[in-house]
Amino acid sequence: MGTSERRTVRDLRRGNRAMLLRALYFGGPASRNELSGATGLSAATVSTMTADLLADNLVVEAGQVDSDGGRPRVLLRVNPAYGYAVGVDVGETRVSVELFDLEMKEHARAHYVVRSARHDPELVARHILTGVEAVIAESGVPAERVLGVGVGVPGIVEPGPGALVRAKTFAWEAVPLGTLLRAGTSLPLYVDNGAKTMGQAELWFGSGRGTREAIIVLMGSGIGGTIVTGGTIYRGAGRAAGEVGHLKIVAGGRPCRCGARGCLEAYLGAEAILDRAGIVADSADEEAALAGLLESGSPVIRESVDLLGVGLSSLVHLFNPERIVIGGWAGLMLGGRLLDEIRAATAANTLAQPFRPDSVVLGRLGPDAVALGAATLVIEAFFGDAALRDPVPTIA
Amino acid sequence: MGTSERRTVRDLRRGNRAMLLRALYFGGPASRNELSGATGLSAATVSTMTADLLADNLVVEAGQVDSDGGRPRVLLRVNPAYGYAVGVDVGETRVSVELFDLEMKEHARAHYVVRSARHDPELVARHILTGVEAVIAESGVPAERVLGVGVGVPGIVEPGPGALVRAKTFAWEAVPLGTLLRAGTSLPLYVDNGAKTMGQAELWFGSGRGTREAIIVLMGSGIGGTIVTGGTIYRGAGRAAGEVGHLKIVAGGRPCRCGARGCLEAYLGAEAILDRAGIVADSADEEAALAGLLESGSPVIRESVDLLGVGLSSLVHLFNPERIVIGGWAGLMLGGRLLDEIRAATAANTLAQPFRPDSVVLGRLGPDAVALGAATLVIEAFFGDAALRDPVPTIA
DNA sequence: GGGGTGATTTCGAGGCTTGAACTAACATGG
DNA sequence: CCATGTTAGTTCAAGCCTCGAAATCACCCC
Repeated sequence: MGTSERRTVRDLRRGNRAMLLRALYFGGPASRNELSGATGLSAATVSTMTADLLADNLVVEAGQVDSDGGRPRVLLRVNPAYGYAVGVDVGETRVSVELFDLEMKEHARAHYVVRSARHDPELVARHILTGVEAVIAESGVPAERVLGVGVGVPGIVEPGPGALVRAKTFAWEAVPLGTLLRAGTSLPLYVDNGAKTMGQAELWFGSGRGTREAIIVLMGSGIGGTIVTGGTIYRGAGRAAGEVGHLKIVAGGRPCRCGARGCLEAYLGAEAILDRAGIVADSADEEAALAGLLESGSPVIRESVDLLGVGLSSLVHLFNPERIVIGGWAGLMLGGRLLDEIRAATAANTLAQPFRPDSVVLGRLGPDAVALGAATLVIEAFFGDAALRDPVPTIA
Repeated sequence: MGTSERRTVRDLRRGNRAMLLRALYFGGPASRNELSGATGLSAATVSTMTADLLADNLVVEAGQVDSDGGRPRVLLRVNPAYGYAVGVDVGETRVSVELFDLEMKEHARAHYVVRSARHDPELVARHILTGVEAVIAESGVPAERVLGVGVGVPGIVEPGPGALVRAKTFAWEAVPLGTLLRAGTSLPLYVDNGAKTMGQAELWFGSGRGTREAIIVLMGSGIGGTIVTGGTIYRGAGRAAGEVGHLKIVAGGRPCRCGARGCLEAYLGAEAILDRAGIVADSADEEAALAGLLESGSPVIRESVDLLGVGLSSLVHLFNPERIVIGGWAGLMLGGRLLDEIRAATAANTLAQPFRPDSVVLGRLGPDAVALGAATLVIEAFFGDAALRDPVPTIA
């Protein structure tokens, strides 16, 4: 069974190098000394390793800080210009393409409107490919410094290089988005569910920061989620884990667009909430409609909070997370006013033991975080593998 | 932050040694050659490492096998007599203590009846301690060959050396079982939820064997569960993950003994099923009563299958497991006759994509597997740490 | 300018895995 | 019965890696 990692002494270095790089990336600027403490590596090893990283231009100095009495500490940080990542959000109404540096500063963006009736896969792929070229050109970043393209899509993405996408909302049955894109670019590609990319954005830079066991629930028109175990997204056996929207909360309840009944999404997606209140709104007006409903003090809202509590309670009992982040525009709208009520509703359904109400928090990133999160997929892979040697000739 | 594993070159060897040992343990007898293939280690490394393991008496030869033409392969296997593990099942009516060798052959057992009204923690601890001594004495195993004691208890076990146990069924609020036991033995102790120990037994030796992402649902009088991610039990932030019994399936539904409403356990624990059918049975008769109900073709059974399908569907969407194992006496009774119906009910609530009906299977181990599984906790730890150097002087 | 004090670097030691070359242990075929 | 072929397992030098200890650095303070 147990084929794990780290076989040879060289893999050891690769792993330690990646660990150091991550410590530096997430732990802000830090001195060699602090890195030694943070990683558990000896000062000697940190020293030689950072020398390598500096020589590779992957890390740069970032000033220094007095250390009462002794030699000042030299701060190091990941070189944000070492590489760039493109993040793509394939949304219901448009395809957004954005280019970020390693520190997630945005350098360029492009949008392409998609008539929501017609999500022709080839058209979407063309938009993405055009967008990638456009943002690279606009930003003026050298093409060989682009580390890859991350794409967030609705629905489930199957494992494998074809990246088969199944998205009910687009009527995509098995669209080989990976293959379509591969035909037009040689950049590394990372396709994943948009709720997961957004979840990773919250995990890295938002309200999930610093946790290793967390759940991010994204409530928009529908409901998606991200489950974080051991600090990384849990994807299950076929990359389809984390479908929080289809957690059942009422056996035999309201029909869901997935075909089943009683799903969380069938009650608490913005569309479902409005429907339950007897409000008809097309997708452009959903936001205003939901805001109005909130304002009106409708009993549907009270009920929604209770139902959300039921769903979150299930998640708490199954995952015993350190934190639950509620995001997505509808989630933020609901939680913005009713966070305490949501916490209480969750607690009411949960054994006191594993649950602390204040572990439920609101997301901090806006809806644009899908593209941001998609770009983090690129960086995650970069830290994992490419950390050993730089994949492209270093520009001094 | 990225403090992972394997820092020094010695940890590398420790890890590889553990990997090899696990490959040998789970991959049956194997030649050095096969081990090289299975672990990815070079033949040279396997050779020196197995020499060590043989010298430590942790591994023994197990015959040889012709290899058409060449030198015959010498089979190796873990020495079952290298060490022994004690597994304890703290059940509702009795405390069972069993002693196993590394291959999980039982060498001795002892039982202590507990009047179910009175689960005095000190009494339980005394039974356990007496039992440990008794099985060691009875088996004639040298005391220094006993690697530790695993204990499976109902309820939630908090992290930490105190091993605080909260078990509603025993009215244990915060019983420091670890501390109580520590006072009476110096053996390594591993206390965990009984459903989890049983789950690990199914994972290692039962229907979960070979999977890395699995869910084991245990239906007895109540309902427990084990969630397996990456080949090991997922415990969450506070060791309380996997409480499948308190997954909600009916918002605002039947009250559960946990205080909440609509829990899976409030519908599908044997007690709940009988209650829903209007049958009153004390715990000794539950088994017969449920069998009778099954026989009678009661609509409650049909409904139970549907509800189980709803619950399993939630699990599929959240975890996307490779396999779902249904165990526990009630689960086996129900599933024994109605497995196909359970599969169909699950499929009815689940997107076709991530779910294959035949991934739902029945457990293969009886109810005694709690103690067996508790013993595997000891062995798991042994493979992880103690694998580097033998903790006790080797007996040649 | 000298001493004090942490931060970093240098360097030899001890370990690890590996490929390549070797040895062992059988089957076969003449 | 011996030469040959074939596969399994072992030995060994090479190349890396991390670490502790001993410098070396780069400041502050007096």
